[in-house]
Amino acid sequence: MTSGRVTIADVARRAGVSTAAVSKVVRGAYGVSAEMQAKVTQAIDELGYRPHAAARALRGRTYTLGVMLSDTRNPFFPDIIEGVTGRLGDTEYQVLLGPGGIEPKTQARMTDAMIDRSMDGLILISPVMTDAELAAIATAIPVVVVGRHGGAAAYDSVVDDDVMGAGLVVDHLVGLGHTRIAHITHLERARAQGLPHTVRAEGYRQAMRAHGLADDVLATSFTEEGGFEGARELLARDDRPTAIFAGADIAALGVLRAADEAGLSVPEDLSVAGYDNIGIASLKRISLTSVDQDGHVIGATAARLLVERIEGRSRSVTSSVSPTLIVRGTTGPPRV
Amino acid sequence: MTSGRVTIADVARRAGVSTAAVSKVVRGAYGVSAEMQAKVTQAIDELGYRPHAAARALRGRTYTLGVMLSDTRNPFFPDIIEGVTGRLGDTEYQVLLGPGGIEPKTQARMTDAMIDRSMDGLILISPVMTDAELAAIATAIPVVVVGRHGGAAAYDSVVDDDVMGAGLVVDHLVGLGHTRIAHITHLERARAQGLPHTVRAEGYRQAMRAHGLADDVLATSFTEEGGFEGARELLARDDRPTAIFAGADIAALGVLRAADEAGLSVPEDLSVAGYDNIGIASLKRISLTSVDQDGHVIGATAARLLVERIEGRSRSVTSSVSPTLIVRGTTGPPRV
DNA sequence: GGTGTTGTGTAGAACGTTCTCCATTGTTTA
DNA sequence: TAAACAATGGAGAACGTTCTACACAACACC
Repeated sequence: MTSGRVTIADVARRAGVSTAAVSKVVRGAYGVSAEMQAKVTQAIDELGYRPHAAARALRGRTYTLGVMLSDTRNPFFPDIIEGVTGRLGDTEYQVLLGPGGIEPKTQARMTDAMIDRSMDGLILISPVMTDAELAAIATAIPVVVVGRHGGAAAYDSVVDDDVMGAGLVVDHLVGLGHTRIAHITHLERARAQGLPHTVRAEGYRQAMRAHGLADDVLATSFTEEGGFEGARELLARDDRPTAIFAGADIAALGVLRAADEAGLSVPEDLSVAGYDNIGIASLKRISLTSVDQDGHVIGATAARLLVERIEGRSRSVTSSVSPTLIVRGTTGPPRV
Repeated sequence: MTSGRVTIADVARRAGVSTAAVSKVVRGAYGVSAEMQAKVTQAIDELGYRPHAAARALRGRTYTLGVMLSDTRNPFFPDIIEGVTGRLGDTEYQVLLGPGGIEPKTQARMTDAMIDRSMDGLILISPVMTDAELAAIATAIPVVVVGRHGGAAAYDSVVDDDVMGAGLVVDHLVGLGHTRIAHITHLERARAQGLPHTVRAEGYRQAMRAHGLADDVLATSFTEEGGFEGARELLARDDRPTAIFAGADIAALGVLRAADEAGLSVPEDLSVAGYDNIGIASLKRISLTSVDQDGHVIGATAARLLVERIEGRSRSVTSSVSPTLIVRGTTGPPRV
């Protein structure tokens, strides 16, 4: 009525009760009669009262969960975020995203900022930090880490089973009759452990070994250009591979271009598979065979674990989400 | 030293001064001697003190700016966000993103949540709300709206000049010798005003008229399928167009597929242009001519306007960012 | 020596909640 | 009938800042 925001005191005055009583009603706490409940609820509606989050934060909960994004361009962030918000949609938690950038320093700044704003918990997506830094954050606030293999005791982890995903691709290609299957991976630069591309490469090696085949890993980068260069090198060899498994779809697109330029038809002369199942992989003009990590499930799982931890669980949990292979037009039997 | 977080009182005790003095130093306020400055700074460093944002919020500023995202999948969000964070990188403002979803209701819930968390200002990206709702939000908090044409007095606006962008495409195609140029737009459903696709279609009509050509607008949807269906219909006509300008790249990809299936080669039989310059448009296999709206500039401008408004400007500003045409392989002279 | 003026520091009241007692009822139980 | 107990509402102290007053010194001026 007067000037700015309507506070709990305004509601209390309107309903003719104490602020403490209003607080109880708002929080659904014990010790409120039905009559009181009704009076207060009505006053709240009439005044359009909304609790001030900062004031709450000063006492305890803030009902805000932070999600730190390392690389906003990462194509399956939207899925993960949908999974998180979907899971939390009917609770009173709100999700805010923090663009952390790809630098360890900016990511640290962002997590600090989120802690300063007294969020109740944090989901870190593919954070680029040392294990020690992660552990330090996790002592200050409940944390769930997504996309880093080899979790620690201080926080929960949700990972895509990249070993399995790579295995699915190799099994598929071997099943089609391929024996010379090459893998393009990302050149390791950061010191961080357990990054997905490393694990995918390892999964590829394991699967090839299991089939009694020789592995062939080339490290360029997960870009269209990286895929292109890698494929050009592989295709120039005498015993060129009949199938190339790129560790990321974006690189697989480069492989497809290299095949085009080399005059090889896909999948007759060369089978190509990627990883991540990005949106355009399903476009009919591309139709790329790829591994889909269910972002919704990953996000929803992370949200569930985080809430559990906020509400008291202290034992650390690691959840592994199984990927699925989406077979499309870029893989087929090798020409004999 | 004791248990939890280190507060301003801890610092004051350590430095042997009052909390008010520490507060002054932290805020860089007037009335601090060099000696005091040094003492306090040292104490802060020793204790690793960080101001508690919620406590600050209770008094005034929170140094947090919110960006409400309508559709996380929108391909140029990353650019806009980079623009915003880049501009704000050396200030003490922090940016948090709120996934608002595509429903008016969820977007309203998110903006409310951001206001509850007493953010200093809001950037709304392509919000789907009525003008009245927008105006209501803008009275509660400084607001900059991105991507809605026809701004209001209560808030600032940043828009891509979609009329100009559509004009660039038409001029380019006419310059190549095309006269039968069709446009695929998005079927209007929401009641919101001034959405980009409407303005692009209008810009297309204006430009065609300026060249003395008849316009030809088909409304499907901004999806790959929408572009495909639209193109199929257009290409089935007797006097089929020699060029199709899709209002969004994703639809242009569908147009390309339709051309493929119709056995038409691009750009000889059909020129295709899109809008947004999404990442894959530049892939050599696609090489789509498209209109680039500089997301960095849009984001940076929005951030600048918001800070200005927070710091006192009350006059409303609308900033129009000029797009550029990126000519690639899908447009060329028509076959005569 | 009074009266300003300036520069520096502090006391203490907000800000809007939550939450731990405590007071007041009304109801059982001995 | 007294004593114990349960159910409900309220007082008031936090929570960690900011910021308006004000105090106190040192110094300049008349």
